[in-house]
Amino acid sequence: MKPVVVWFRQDLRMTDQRALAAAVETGQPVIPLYILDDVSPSHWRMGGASRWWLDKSLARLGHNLAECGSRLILRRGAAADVLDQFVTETSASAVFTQAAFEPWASALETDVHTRLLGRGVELKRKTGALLMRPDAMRTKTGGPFKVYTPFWRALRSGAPPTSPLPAPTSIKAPAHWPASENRHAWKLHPAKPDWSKGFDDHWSPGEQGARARLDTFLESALRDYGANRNRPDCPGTSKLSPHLHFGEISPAACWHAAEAEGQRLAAEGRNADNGLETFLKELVWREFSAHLLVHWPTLPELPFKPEYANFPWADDAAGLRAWQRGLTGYPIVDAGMRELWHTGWMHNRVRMIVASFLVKDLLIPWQHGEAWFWDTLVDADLASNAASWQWVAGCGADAAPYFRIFNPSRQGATFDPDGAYVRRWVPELAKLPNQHLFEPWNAPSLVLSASDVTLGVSYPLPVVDHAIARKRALDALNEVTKRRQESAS
DNA sequence: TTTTGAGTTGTTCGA
DNA sequence: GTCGAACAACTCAAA
Repeated sequence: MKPVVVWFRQDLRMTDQRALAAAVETGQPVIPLYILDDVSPSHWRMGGASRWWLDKSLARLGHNLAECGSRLILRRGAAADVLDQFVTETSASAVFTQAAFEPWASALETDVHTRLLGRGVELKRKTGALLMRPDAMRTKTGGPFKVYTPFWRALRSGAPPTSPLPAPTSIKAPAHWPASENRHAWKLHPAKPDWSKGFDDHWSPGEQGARARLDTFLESALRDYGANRNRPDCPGTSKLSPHLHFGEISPAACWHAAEAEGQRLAAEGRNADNGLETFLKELVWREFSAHLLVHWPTLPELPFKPEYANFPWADDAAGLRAWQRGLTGYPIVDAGMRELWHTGWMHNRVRMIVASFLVKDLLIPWQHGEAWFWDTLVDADLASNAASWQWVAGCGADAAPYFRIFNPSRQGATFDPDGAYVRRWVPELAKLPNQHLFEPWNAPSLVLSASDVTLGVSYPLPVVDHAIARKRALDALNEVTKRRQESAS
């Protein structure tokens, strides 16, 4: 009997995996395949932190498949070529995959579909990476959404996401297993320097780790999610983003589990509606970003609002470097950038603060921040990353108003009130009292010396004066407004 | 077709 | 110290 291939991509799970389920359902032998594609043109090559995650996640998936009597075959190369050759090699009669929605991924699917069809083999695309097909969401006039809230309302008032499928209990093996490459030979870990050393302490990539994370979050943090998710000093967020990005858990599974926990809490008389709705909204932000990227494929490269095309950005290599290394002299910014470097992740509130600082205080193009996040985040996601950077920069869909410029000192004091977050990631300031922790340059010299801080030596002086930088940014943004008005009239 | 209400995440200033 | 208003106008989505 001819086998079928399951082409795994950003769906590295067994539960609620519709491509795998459909393949098992054929009754034919199933060959699971993952292709590392670093050669196909015009797609964003996976970043360093993501590759670290991928390595662990593939190991876990291979292990889970083995428990069902199956294997994960690894190949490398241009995905369309590899698949073409693989189908011939295995005499497969069909290829199943879960649809992806990045522009390059959709184009690749079309290419693969055409080429396989030439051999009489069908590519069967299943859904499941998102709650809804991003191209299926339409306003009542038939267009794509450009504002989040109507998108959320439309999704929330529609049918709930389909219930998750169980994992298959056994998977029919082929008579002969095709050869697999060795994962270790792919060298997915960063080298020179290996900055992934600390990642192991923070993450458990793979399906089991994802489910454990979800359960822990629902149990301990769902109820107060609305307020606590803004506190980088508390474990108030779900930290599911990398698991979701790699498809180790489906958004539908998260949605249904959260609703079930909400009902359970309500039955105990502990209302969790606020936390639940906020969490579901965050899942839907992920959908909204995918929706934008499907309809505006240049979102990762070009401003959504065209009048920003000639924004007077600064060419500031030294500023960019200080930002990347967490040496800007603004403690909350530096704490965030160092958390990112050490753990491959940054708290969402702090992402906004550091992004606002790069774009508005330093006037550095948002694409530089986007590129750095792409390389260093374990949850790097093309749609979310692009949409979020554009939102902060003011040039995105439903963008932040131009006058919304984060004050890093104020944000630090508000959302890290005890300074625990800053002290953890910027230990050279640990002895500073709270009142000076977010503005060390304003601390009296006696306080500084008593705290073993020498500004410009043990910790940098601020790279810019926020008050001046703020005025500069407002002026530049006013220019954009003026230009738009001129072109409109 | 026109109208209406509304829009994730903030800061500063002055009373 | 606290609080409300101002910071612009624009465009989207739906009635």
